[in-house]
Amino acid sequence: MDSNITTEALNASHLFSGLSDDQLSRVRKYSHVTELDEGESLFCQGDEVTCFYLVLDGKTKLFRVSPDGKEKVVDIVSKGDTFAEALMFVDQPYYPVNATALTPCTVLGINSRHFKTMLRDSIDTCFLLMGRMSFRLRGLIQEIDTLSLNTGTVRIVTYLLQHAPEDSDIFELDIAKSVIASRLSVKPETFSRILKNLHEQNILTIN
Amino acid sequence: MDSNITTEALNASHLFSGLSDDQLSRVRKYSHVTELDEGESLFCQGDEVTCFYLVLDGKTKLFRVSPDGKEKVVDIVSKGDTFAEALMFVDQPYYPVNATALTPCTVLGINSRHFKTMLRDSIDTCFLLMGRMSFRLRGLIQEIDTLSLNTGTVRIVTYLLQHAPEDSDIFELDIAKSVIASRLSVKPETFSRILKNLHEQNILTIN
DNA sequence: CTGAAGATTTGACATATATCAAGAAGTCGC
DNA sequence: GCGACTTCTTGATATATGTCAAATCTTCAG
Repeated sequence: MDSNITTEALNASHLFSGLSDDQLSRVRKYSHVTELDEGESLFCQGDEVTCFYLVLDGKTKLFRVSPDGKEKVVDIVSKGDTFAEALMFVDQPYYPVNATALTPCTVLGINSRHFKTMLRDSIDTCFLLMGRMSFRLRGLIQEIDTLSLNTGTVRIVTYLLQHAPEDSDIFELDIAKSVIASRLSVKPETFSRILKNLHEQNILTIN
Repeated sequence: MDSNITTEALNASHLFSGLSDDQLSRVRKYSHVTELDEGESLFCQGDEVTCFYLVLDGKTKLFRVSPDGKEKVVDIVSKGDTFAEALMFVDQPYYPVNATALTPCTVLGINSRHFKTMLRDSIDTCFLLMGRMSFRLRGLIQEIDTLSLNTGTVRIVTYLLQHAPEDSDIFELDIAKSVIASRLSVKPETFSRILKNLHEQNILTIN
């Protein structure tokens, strides 16, 4: 059962599409499924890296905590996303973020060391992985310039548009507002007020 | 002459250290040296990607321009740095930033397509490249959280400390202040004021 | 259904930083 | 060394966003 789910998920994930059956079974061998309750932590900032992860179900937030306790959500990952895979190539492998489940969550942890060894035999997967990292790099650059050149309002509108289903401008908030606020680097109060403004200017409707 | 400089630079750069002599000469074959005057542009945001670059001498700024003309310096690269190498793996390869020389500048442009082809025969170089991307990813995450969790003052102090020579707290500003300000996402006026504050509190001295 | 705990909203206020405008200082060609 | 040009600094003011506190609105266990 478990193994079927894993196989299916691996097949569905772009990153593993270049692997042979043999390699896939090696991946399965060195991976394990973890179930997380809502609010449960998967790893913490500073923990030694052992695995990278593929989300099988649910949502998890990746966030940093500053020395004075402030929290900043860096990303929200959901079904089909992989994360922490870039850390395989870092010399001092410590997770740079915390990972905590936002909903009950199932993740597949794939042993970094074994996967890295296996990568040596799959240049195609290397290329896929580099594609992924490259994509993330571009996203982060985009984010930095959004943070420095745009106001909170623009960030929020952009986020809503990006997360609305195709051809629709209805967006269902399935994540706590405070989490989205942090993701967009605004305080919950400000997030609330901006939404109110947009509503008052008839730019959006709230249910 | 030119060829010697190139060879030397390639050897010095970590990224190319895993290549065989044969591969190195292939890299040389598909690369070319470009000289830039101060203020001259190497490529623009939106240009089609043909090359990635190794800085042989001088400093170049990488920056984004927002629709309303505001400029944000994303990075300042100097001798020994490579940039735009991650774009090799993007499907729609357009430079996401502008590159303009801050000083007279010599760069080596390496043809992305050819290099990518060559990468298929050098898993070691793939690993080095992944290491580099991974490092950059971590840097960008760090930057995002600095932007959202810290004040301008903290960013400036951090920058100064990071750029001071080892074991010394003297920092020579060899770049226009306005450029550093943009790099740190503060306005030049604010940069000036923060420096003044730090000085008045005897935290730093200005020559 | 009720009440307690948490999340969100609202209000009043503080603060960092941007903006606009003007002055000072440094740089460079001649 | 002098004007012209750029860059940097300073001042006055505006604005977005943060902070703190209280008031609502949810959610959900019992």
